[in-house]
Amino acid sequence: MYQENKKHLEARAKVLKAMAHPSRLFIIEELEREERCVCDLTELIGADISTVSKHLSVLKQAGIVIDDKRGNQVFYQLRVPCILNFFGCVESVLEAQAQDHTAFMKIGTVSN
Amino acid sequence: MYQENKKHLEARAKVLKAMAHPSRLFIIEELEREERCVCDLTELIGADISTVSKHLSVLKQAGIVIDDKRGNQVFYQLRVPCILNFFGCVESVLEAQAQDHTAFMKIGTVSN
DNA sequence: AATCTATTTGGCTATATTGCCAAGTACTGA
DNA sequence: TCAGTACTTGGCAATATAGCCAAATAGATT
Repeated sequence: MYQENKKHLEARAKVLKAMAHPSRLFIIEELEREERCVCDLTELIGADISTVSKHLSVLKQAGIVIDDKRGNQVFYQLRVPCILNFFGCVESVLEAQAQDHTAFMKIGTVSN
Repeated sequence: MYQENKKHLEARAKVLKAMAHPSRLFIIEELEREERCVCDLTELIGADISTVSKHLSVLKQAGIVIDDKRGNQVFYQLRVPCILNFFGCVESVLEAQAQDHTAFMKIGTVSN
């Protein structure tokens, strides 16, 4: 049941893991808009350029972005167009959490 | 640009990170079908029950599942219905990778 | 109460991730 | 060729994750 799908589950997990970092999510959102060079992303994120470069490398390894060297600069773009739609469900989870949190606070208010 | 969204990006990343493990993806798929107790999932996955319990705890912390204790057992179910649709895009990434791999092998064949 | 089953938690080790700095590579332009 | 810019890679320390075993908790059964 699990062992049979394991390879596929691992492949999926690898993609999700690559996305599971705030800076990398930011990069994905930014690239959804338009391609960007490393220096642009570095400026936007405000970390060391080596850090951003490594994040991009993670995304590239996972097949989420592709790079294109043009002169001095390396431009990254999304490899699949759907990534952003993808977040609808993540948002649902967050909204459900927010509702619970609100409910929790109300209970807290009532019980005091 | 990044700092303003940081909290939200972190929240999203947390959800993705919770999903980014083969056993946890398996659990999510299984719960999409029907609710399951820890012992069922443990049997299906074939790891120590403490390991599975901790995976479930990660999913619960992330707001992806909820638990319901009935008698001796704890039943877990998905908290939001959309999780599985969610994987369409992950699949696209994997397919794109597969295509590249095929292309690479063809190039290899031609060049030899 | 004693025991059994189901689950969680603590503790441990091995391994992976993150982010910085420093050093290396690659292209550009004087 | 030399210097400057853009980027990547190596190396390191801090931190997080994974999975097992052992121990603790909680409900069920006798």
